Amino acid sequence: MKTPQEAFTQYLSDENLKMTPQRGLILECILEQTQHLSPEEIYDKVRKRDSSVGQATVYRTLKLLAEAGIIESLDFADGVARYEVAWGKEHHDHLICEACGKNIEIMDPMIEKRQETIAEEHGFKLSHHKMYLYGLCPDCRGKR
Amino acid sequence: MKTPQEAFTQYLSDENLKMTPQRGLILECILEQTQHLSPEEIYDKVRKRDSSVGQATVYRTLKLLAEAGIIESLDFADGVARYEVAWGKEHHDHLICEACGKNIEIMDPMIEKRQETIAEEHGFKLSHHKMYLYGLCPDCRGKR
DNA sequence: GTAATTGCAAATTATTTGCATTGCC
DNA sequence: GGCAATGCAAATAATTTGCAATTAC
Repeated sequence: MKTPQEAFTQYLSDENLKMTPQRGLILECILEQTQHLSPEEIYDKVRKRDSSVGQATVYRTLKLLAEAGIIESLDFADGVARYEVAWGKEHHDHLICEACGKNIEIMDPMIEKRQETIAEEHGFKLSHHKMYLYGLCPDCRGKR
Repeated sequence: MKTPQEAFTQYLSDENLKMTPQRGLILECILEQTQHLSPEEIYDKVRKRDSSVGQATVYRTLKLLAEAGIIESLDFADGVARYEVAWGKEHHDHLICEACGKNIEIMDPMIEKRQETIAEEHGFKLSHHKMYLYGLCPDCRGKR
C-alpha cells in the first residue's frame, strides 16, 4: 500500500494541484502524532519546524488531506475540531470519557453490518458514518 | 409525563433560576417546529412574535434547554449547529442524504444493545451516544 | 428586596478569503 | 512560463461576555 505521503502526492497530481514543502511538512507533523489533533495544535507543531508557515495554509492543507482521504475529521463534542490519520487504518468509532476526555477506538463488525442493512432498508447507498459513545471510564466512574 | 414546559419550569426552579416570558416564548417556538432548527432559525422565529428578544437570550436559553434535557444538539456535518426536541421522544439516530440534506430518524434496538455491551467491555458506564449514517437517498442516488 | 435575566454592543473564537508575491511542474 | 500556492491581514461566522437596567420570585 502507498504511504500517506505517496497517496497525498498522487491525489494532488490527480487534481492538478502541487506538492509543496509546506504541505509536506504539515502532513509529516500530523503523521508523527498519535493523538487527535486540532488545527491549532497542528499549526503550533508546524511552526516549531518552520515559523514562516501561515495558519491559512494549515487550514487549506487540512481540507485537502481530508478530501484525499488521508485524514478524517472527528467530533468529540468538546467544541474543537479534531482530525486523525485515516490512511491505511481500518474504520473505527470512538468511546469517549466525558469526565477526563480519554477516548478508546472501537471496531464492531456487527454494528457496521447492521448500519448497512438499515441504510438499504431505506433505499440509501451508505457512504460513511460516525458513531460516538459517551460515558464514564473505569477511573472516572469510581470518583462519582 | 410532564409537558416540556412543565419540565423546563421544574428544571429552572431546581437550579434556582427563573422562568421568564422570553424563555417561555423560545421554548414554544421550538416545540412548534418539526424540523431540526439552528440557533439562527430559532432566533428569527422568536423575533416574529417578539422583536425585542435578543440573540444572546436565544443562545443562553438553548443551552439551558439542552441541560434540562428538553432539546438535544445534532451534528449533521453541514457546518451548522442544530437542535431537536428530545423531551418525551424515544432516542433515535439519523440517516442523512449527503446530496439533498434529507434525513430520516432511525431506531435500532440491536445497535443500542451492542453499544451497551461494547461500553461495558471497556468498563465504561454509557451515558449517551450519537450515530449518523451518511449516504445518498433513493432520489439522489439515481441522479448520479 | 435581591439575585437572576435581559438587550445591547463589544469581544472571542474559529475559519475563510482577497491579493500581491512566490514557487512548483 | 503559467497557474497554483503562500503569507499576511482583513473579513466572516458563530457564539460568548460585560454591563447597566429590568424583572421574577
